[in-house]
Amino acid sequence: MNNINKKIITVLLVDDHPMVQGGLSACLSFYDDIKIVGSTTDGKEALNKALTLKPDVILMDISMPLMNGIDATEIIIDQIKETKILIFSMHDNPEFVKSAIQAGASGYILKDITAEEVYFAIKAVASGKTHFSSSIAKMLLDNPISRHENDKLTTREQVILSHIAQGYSSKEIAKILTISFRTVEAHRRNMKIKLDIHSLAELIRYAVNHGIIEDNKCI
Amino acid sequence: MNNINKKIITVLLVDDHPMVQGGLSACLSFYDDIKIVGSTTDGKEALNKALTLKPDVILMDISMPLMNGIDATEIIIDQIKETKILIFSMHDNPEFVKSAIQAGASGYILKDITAEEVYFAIKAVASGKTHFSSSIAKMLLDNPISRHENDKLTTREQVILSHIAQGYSSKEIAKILTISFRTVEAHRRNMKIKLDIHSLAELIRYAVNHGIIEDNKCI
DNA sequence: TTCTACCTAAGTATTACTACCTAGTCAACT
DNA sequence: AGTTGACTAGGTAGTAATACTTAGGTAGAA
Repeated sequence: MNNINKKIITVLLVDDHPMVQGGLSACLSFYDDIKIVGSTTDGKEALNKALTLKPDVILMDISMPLMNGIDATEIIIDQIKETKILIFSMHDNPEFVKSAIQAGASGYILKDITAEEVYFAIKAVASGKTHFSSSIAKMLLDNPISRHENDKLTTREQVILSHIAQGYSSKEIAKILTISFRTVEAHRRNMKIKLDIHSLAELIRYAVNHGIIEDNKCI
Repeated sequence: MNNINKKIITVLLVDDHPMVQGGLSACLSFYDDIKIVGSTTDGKEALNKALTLKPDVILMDISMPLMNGIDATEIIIDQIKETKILIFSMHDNPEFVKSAIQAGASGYILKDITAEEVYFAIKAVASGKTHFSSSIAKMLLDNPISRHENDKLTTREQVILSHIAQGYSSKEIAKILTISFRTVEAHRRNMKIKLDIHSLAELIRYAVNHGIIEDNKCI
């Protein structure tokens, strides 16, 4: 192969699973136009390393201990415009994908793909293009990012929702937060309207799926 | 090191993420008393491979496409008594851990550990001992497996619950299943009693956490 | 066969939630 | 200075859920 004219792409790995990092390093070592210049296991550290290393591409996991990949992406994109971020996640949850795109990621690939696909995805985003796993692309077609997608819940609403999801009634929440139960009900109503949700069940599931309450808390 | 007296432990990898498999293979290749005799990406295929390869240890993921690691563990343990199963998961959900133990797994380690820890865990379960990641062991202390843990929901109750979790009211469910809404309410009540749950919110979360409804369905 | 589990169903009363409505305060931004 | 968004709070009315109760039918196990 003719690699003489190829510019070497520098890559920073961000993944909290040592196994995944090991696998990626091993798989990408076969390509001589890609150089892994660093790796870290958390979004917070990723930001520091990104600032010093200025990699062409960051291969970023989403679920990480201190700072998640979405938040890290948002901050890094904001501070280093030359760096492209390729999300490397095992989750094909539409919410994650949309958040990643809104945070400024150039691509989103799933962890069940082959090394070749990772390679092509890195090449694509490094050259300024976007790249999504075929299943992700298909999913985005089925779940278009709506106009109100950004209307996330306010801090107060999240507090209310976390209490609701824990099983407290409006009255109990009112007592806990020392506000009127009318206010609690107003928040309930507003959340349902802005999320286009029409039942308590969907609201609870929203809370679980969006990390407003931990999956296995109390159950 | 003196490896002369060491019996070589045969290991079967079961994980639907090629990256994880690659990382494991790479990491475990440094230990000459462990030999990876095969790998597969699904529990169903794992059963077949286990029967032909009869490995000493199966390193098993939980979330897999066709058959999950818990079900696969139960079947394999039942058919091949010599094989020990070490669950290798990224989830520290108490429910998963308990299910794994009840299915007959000899250990449960998290994916965020180092190669050395994986090695020691494999050695431990191969010699007939159990091995759990420290955080898992601690979690088990906090969430003891209760006497009624096996009192799972009946098929009918799961059907009712899945409808509840989708946001249908008792009346709507009654119409869908062509039973009296009184019956639906009776099921609701029975489920809450047997699960020791005191709010609809907890019931929904139980449904989400136990796979009675898919995490991101409709939301 | 008695026992148990499961699915079915209903009465009654209370509490919780939901859908409409209006409206004040406060902080931030144009 | 005016607008907007967030948080607060209340009225009224209807619907849903819950907590107690009892109880019939059916299938499988001890």
